[in-house]
Amino acid sequence: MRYDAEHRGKTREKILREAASAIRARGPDGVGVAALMKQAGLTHGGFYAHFASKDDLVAQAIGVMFDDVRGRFDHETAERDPAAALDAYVGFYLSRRHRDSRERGCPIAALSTDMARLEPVSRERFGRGIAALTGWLAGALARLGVADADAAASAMLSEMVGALSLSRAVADPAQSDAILAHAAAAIRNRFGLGGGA
Amino acid sequence: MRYDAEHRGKTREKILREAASAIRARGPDGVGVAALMKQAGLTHGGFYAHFASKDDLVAQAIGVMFDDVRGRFDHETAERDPAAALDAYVGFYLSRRHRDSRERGCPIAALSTDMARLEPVSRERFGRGIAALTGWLAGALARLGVADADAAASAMLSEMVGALSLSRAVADPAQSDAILAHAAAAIRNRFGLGGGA
DNA sequence: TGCTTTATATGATGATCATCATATTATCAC
DNA sequence: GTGATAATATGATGATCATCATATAAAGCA
Repeated sequence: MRYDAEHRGKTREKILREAASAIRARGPDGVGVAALMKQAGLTHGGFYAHFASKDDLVAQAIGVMFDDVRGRFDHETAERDPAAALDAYVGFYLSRRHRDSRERGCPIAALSTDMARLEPVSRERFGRGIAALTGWLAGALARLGVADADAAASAMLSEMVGALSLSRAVADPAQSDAILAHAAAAIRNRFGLGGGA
Repeated sequence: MRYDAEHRGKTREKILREAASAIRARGPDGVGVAALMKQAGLTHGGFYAHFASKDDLVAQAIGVMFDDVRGRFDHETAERDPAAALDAYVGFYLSRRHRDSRERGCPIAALSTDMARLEPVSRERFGRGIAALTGWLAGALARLGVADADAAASAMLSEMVGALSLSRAVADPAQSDAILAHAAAAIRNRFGLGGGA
């Protein structure tokens, strides 16, 4: 059936967006092609008209996820001075809301341990995404006057990613909340954010 | 065939140890019962004489992994003063050697994002393991004179786990090394370890 | 109106998965 | 040495998986 010229592209977008959500929620292994296509309102056979393989889909979906990361960073930091921007981003990142919405949240915290088992093409995309976010954080830290902002940003990102991952891993809600709160307090205290000491 | 009384227990141990390695290396979804039993020198059918289900195996294997964590912590910190003990543990945790041996390394960094999708029984075990390691780190920090040692230990563990996970996720070796080095330097600098400033 | 094109659907393939019923056989007790 | 016992093996079940060959049908074009 010959649809208008954009139809194919729109379908592709829809599959990719569903994949970006499903992969973050259930992991690359937890997402089947058939279930994904059904979620997108299609049947499973048409998948290979859009993607060369499931690995290809995963790699491209990771790209989509990091587009969201950029959008979120800009949204939290736009029109704020460096201290307020960092404070807002840390607050967002280490919030219960972020913890409880894996399918829309940061792919770094959602997929870090899965990445080690994925194809190089996906891992390279992931590495570029990490480098980009580190760079934006480093820019804010540099404007704050932090020495060696690149190194500080890398360590800060590790801390935020680790805390969010651990908060999602444990079963006890109180323990989970505490992990987030301790990391947020440590970061704010270190850089004098949010009126902290 | 009726073996001596310990045979069943030994076989069980062997399956569990293989599982603890394979799950850390390939993830819970990446380990099949048949392949695991073959690795242990057995056939797949006998599995259910030892474990109620694969979920049961995973939960018990997580327990085995955390026994290793305790052993490693003791090994690194025994007979050292608090600063040297912490420095040694941070050095071990954020080493390339640790990064490159997922199957024997810390389960927290190997499985954190997988845990969010596992059964509650496994997540509870994981949470207890995290709490235990946090407690040991807090003890060392308290002896160092760090205020609010529990909170500091929790944030420090998040940072180490995040850095190790990210170092394994990226494809570029230089980027991977830098992630480890930045986190190690940040922690050592913060607590005055290893002759750092 | 009818032909061509092509996006999607149908259905099949072979692999792998967890699980379990049943068969085998090695060792211990006698 | 013989028989009972229990640990492991064999083989099957049904589900799900990625992948692909082929069929269908809708929309633009003539």
